[in-house]
Amino acid sequence: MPTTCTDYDFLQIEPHWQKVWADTAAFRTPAVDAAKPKYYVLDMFPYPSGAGLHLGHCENYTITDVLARYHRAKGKNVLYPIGWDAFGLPTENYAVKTGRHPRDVTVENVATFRRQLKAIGVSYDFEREVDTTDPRYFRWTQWIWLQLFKKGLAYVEEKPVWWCPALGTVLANEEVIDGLSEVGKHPVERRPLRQWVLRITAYADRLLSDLKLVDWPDSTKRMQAAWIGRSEGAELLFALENPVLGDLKVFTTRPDTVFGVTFMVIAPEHPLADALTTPAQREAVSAYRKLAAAKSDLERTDLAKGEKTGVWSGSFAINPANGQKIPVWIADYVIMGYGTGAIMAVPAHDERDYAFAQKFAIPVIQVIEPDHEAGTNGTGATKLPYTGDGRLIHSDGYSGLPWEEAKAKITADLAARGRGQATVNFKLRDWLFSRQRYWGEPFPLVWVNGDDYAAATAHAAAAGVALPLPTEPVTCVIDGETRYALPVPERSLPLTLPEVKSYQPTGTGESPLASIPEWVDIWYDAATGAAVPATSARPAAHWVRARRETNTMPQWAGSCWYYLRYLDPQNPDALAAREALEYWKGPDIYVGGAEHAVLHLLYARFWHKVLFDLDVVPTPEPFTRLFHQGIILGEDGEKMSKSRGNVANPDDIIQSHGTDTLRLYLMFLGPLEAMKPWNPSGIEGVHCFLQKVWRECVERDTGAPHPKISDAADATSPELAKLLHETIKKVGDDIEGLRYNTAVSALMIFVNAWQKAERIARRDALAFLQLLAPLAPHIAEELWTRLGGANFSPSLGLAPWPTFDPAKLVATEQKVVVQINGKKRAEILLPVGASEADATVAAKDHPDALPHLEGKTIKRIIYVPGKILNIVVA
RNA sequence: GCCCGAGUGGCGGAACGGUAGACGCUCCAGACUUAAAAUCUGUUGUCCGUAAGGACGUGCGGGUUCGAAUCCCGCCUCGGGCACCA
Repeated sequence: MPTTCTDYDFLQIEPHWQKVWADTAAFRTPAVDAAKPKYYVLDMFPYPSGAGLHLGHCENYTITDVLARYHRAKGKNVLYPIGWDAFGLPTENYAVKTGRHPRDVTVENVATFRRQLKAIGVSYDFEREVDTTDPRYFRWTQWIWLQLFKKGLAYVEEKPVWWCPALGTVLANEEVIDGLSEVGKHPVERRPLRQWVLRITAYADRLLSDLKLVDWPDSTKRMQAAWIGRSEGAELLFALENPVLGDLKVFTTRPDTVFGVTFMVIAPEHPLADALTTPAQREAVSAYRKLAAAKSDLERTDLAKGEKTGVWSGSFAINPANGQKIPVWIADYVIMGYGTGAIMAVPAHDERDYAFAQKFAIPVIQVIEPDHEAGTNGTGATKLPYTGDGRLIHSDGYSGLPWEEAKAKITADLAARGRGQATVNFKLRDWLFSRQRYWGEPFPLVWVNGDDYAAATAHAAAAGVALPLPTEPVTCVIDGETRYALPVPERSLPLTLPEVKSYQPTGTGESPLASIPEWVDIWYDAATGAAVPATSARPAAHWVRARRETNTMPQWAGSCWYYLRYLDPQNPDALAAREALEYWKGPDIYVGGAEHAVLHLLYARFWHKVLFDLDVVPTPEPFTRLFHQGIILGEDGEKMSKSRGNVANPDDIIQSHGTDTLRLYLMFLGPLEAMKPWNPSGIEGVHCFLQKVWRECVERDTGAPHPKISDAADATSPELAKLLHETIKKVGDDIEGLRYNTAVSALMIFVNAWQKAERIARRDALAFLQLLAPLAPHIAEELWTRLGGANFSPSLGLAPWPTFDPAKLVATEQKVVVQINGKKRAEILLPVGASEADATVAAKDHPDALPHLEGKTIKRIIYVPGKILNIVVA
C-alpha cells in the first residue's frame, strides 16, 4: 500500500516503506541455493562510537546498498550484512571516565547506529548482525587464536610500549602526542612489557605473492607490497678485530659494493654493542644509547629532523672482501628490528651512509661507475652518493663487471669461503597482539609451572581431551620463574570477561583484569577448563595452580574474520558451516576507507591464510575485489571535525530533505573514490529532481497516477523509447563500474526528456522507477505502487531489472564532426556505414568547411566512421 | 627526504587518444503571480566583433600524433601516506 500524501512528503513516505521492508523481512538473505548465483556485498563494519553515523558512513553504505539492490533485481542471491566492531579504546576510556560498564555503553551506541542505518534505508539483513563483543562471537575469535597458538604462530616476548608514569597506564600510539600523553599532557617513556606476538612474518612471502590473485586498486596493492617489503640481498660476516667477539653479521642489498665499505654501523640495542665498546668510548656510548632508547622508531626515522647522530664504539671489523680494517659505529638510524641490526656502510652509494660519513668525516670510496651520462655531474666525475646501476671499479678481481653480475659473484665467492650467503629479507615485522586493557577478548589460556604443565596435559590426554598444544611449549618468565602457556580446551570456550569494580588502570601496566585475584589466581582443571579461586580448597588432585593471562586481544582480532561469521552467524558448532562457506565463499566486493589499506587488510589476509591452511575456509584470499570510497570533506574543503565546526549531520538532512535525497546527492557529488567537499546548495538540485519525478508520476491534488501515463503500448515516442534504452544500459553499466555520479546524470537526462514528452507508456515509467530504485528506494517504491507496478511484481526490489534492446540503440544516421587540420569546422549528418568518399564529399560541400579548403591541397584524410573526418590540407 | 594521488568555467564535476565543459549548482533575463515561493523558458569559459564569425582555452614548459584534458619527458602547486629498511 502506498501512503496517502498528494505531494512528495518524504517524512511520511520513507518511514512507511522502511516499516514495510522490516515487517515483510524484505531483505532476509535467501537460503543457500546452488542453482542461483550469489552476490556477497561487504562493508567495513563500523566502530559504534558515541557520536553516531557521519556522512562518510552514509556514503560507504549507500554505495554498497545500491549494489545489493541492483544485484537482487538482477536475480542474484544477495548477502548484505552489517555488524559492530565494538571492542576498543574509546568505549573503555568512556567507561573509565563514567564508571559505566563498557557493555552497556556499547549496547546503547549500537542501538543508535542501528536506528540511523534503518533511517537511511540501507537494505541490510539485520538478522545476521554480528557483534565482536558478544561471547557467542568472540568464542570463535578465541578459537582461531588457539589454532594460531597450536600452529606455533603465537609467542611471548618483552616489547617496548608507551608507558605514562603519571597516569600509571600503557598508552596507544595515538594517545601519545609529541612525547606527552594526550590526556593530561604528562611525559611518557618506552617500557618493555610481556606481550603476545603473532608470527605474521612466516606468511610474508605468500602475503606478497598472492596479491596477484586479487582485484584491488593498484595503489593499495603497492602499499601492501611496500609494507611487506621483500628485498633480496646477502648476509655477510665481518670478522671483528677482537677474535673473542666472533663475527658481525650484516644484511645488505648491495653486496656488489662491498669494496666501498668504509665503516660499519650497529643499532644501539645490538647485543654486541656493549662488548664492542672500548673503555675510552664507554662514557660516550652509554650516553648515546640512553638517548636513543628514549626515542620511538618513528622519531628515529623522522627525516624532517635530518641530522644523523652516532658514536664510534672504539672497535674495528675486517672486510671479508679485501681484509681492510674498518671502524664500527653505533647509530640509531640502524634499527634492530630490520635485517640483522647491523650494516656495512658504503657512503659512496647510499644516501644515509653518505650523510653520516660527511658529518663524521669518514672516507668515501666509489666502487660503481655509471655506464652512461646520467650519474655524472657534467665534468665526467660521478656525483656522489650514486645509487644507480653501473660497473664496478676499485674492486679487486671484480672491476669492470656489471653490478648485477657482481652481486651474484661476490655473494657466491664469499659464501664459498663461509663469509656470507644470499638471503631474502622482509620489512614486515611480527604482529604485537596484546593490549593491557579490559575491553577486549581474553586470551584463552592459563600460565602454570613446568611440572603442572606436564601433569595437566597428561591428565587432559588421559581424559580424551585434545588440547590445542604447540609442538614446543610457549614459555615466559614471571617473577623469576618459568611459566608454561596452557591453552583452555576448545569445548570450554568462550572464556568471558569477569566483572570488575573499576576500569581504572592498575598502575602496574597490567590490564584491569589483574585486579581481580579470584579470577586471575585459580585452581584449574585442564581437561574441562573449569576454575575456582586459589583461595578455596583444591577441588581434586588433578587440578593445578594457575594464573590467567591478563592481557586482552587488540581490536584487530574481531575484525580479522567477521566476514566469515556473516555466512552463518548463529552457528554454535563452528565459525560457519562448511556448506555456507562453500556457497558464499567470500565477499564479491569489499567497500571501505583507504585508511585500512595496510593493517586491517593485511591482518585479515594473514588469518584467512592460516584458516585456509587448516582447511577451514575454501579460498586462499578473503577479499577478491576491493573498493575505497573517498572522504567527504566539510563545506570549507577541510576534514569534517567538531573542532572546525564544519560537520554536517545526516539526521538533520534526513529531516530536511529526506534520505533518498541524501543518498542520491552523496552518489552524485563526484566520483565515489574521490575526496570531495560537502556542498549544501547542491543538495537542493537533487531534491528538485526527485520532486520532478514525483510530479511526472502523480497528479497534483488527487495523488492519482499522472494522466500523461498511458496503457497504450505505443504511448512512448520512438525518441523517448530510444533514450530509455540508452538509460537502462548506461545506469546498469555505471552501477557495475561504480560510476554512480554519471548514472544519476543519465537518470536526470531521461526525466528532462520525459517532462517534455506528451505521453509515456506505463511500463516505461515503471522501468525508469526500477532504475531509480537502488539509489532512491523509498520514492521508487511509493511511485511503483501508485502506478500499479504490483501487477508486474509484488515487490519493486524483486522485479527483474529492465533489459535494453540493443536494436533500439542503433541509429540510422550519425553525426560526424568535420575537422580541418584538427580543428572542428562543421558537423555533417551521414547514414550509418557511410564510406570515406561519401563523407569527404559531404564535408567539402559544407558551407562552414568550404572557406577553409579553398585554394588548399588535401594532403591526407582521416576518417573515423560515426565520429570524425579530419582533412589535412597544406 | 621517499611513496601514492590530484590539478578542467564562479562551484561540484563530464569527456573509449576523436565536437572540451554532459549533468547539477550559482548568476542573469523572461513567463506565470497583486506579490513572493514553487514551476517553466532562455542565458552563463575568456577575448575580438553590431552580427556572421574568428582567436584563445583543461597548473607551467617541451615532445609524440592527422588529432592530446587524456600518452611521454621536465617543472610548479595542492592533498594523502610513511617504519632513514641497509
